[in-house]
Amino acid sequence: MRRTLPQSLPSPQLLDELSSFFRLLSESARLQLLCQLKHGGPMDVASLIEATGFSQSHISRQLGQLQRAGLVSCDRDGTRLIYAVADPLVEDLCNLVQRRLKQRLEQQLSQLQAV
Amino acid sequence: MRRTLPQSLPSPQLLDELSSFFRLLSESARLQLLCQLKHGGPMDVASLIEATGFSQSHISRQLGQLQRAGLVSCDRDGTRLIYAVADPLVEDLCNLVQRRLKQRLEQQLSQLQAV
DNA sequence: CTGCATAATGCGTTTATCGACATAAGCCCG
DNA sequence: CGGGCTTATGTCGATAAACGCATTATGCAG
Repeated sequence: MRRTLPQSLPSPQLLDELSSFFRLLSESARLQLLCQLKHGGPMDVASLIEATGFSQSHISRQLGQLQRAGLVSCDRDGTRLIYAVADPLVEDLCNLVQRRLKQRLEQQLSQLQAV
Repeated sequence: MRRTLPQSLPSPQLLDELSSFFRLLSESARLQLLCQLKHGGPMDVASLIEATGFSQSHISRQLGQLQRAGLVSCDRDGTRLIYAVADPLVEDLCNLVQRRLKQRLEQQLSQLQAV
């Protein structure tokens, strides 16, 4: 039988880093860019503009944030920059959360039917 | 050999739900409350005020959000409400991210030493 | 019903971030 | 070097959220 150990509290600094990381994923625009890159493979900014409808400046800023966090990488092709997903973690996190959302809905559904 | 399948793009609705979930964890105050509850077990609001230093109203609001998302639950004890972590997912997510942050720092460190 | 304690909410202030437009900076070709 | 293409950044209005204070709502004892 496995019991949850009384784990120590995270330091304020770790708390900040964790929350900052989650903040990156808290905006659907950034999540959309990541999913788009995951879906279509490495692509340049023009394609991302096409795919998402956001302005060039906005996309550039969001990609900058994701890149500083190491979630995307980019290669030059002449003047164009080709961005790509650089870390599978985001996909894993999304899958975990998605599964959880689904479970929760199913649970609520069965609650309703039980009445 | 395992190749990543070309997965379909998530719907805007799913994107919103995912980002909303991550937004809950994007604030260190909420993360701190969750960690505090995880660490100390179920506790009432007074203890959380004591432990975090936030105002009563603020804590109440944050707990409300977490509860609506199903991340914490609460039981009455007279007039007091005892809150508790209701879903282990948050801890799992934090562990994954923390491990990733650590790996990234180690990588940066070795980069420096390689020069 | 009246206090008394605890938790929730209305409201205001402050801060942060989105997202677009305009502009600058970097790269390539003539 | 100068012009055209692509990306980055300065600036700004709009919006959302944090956080505290004051107030209200809710449950319990007498």
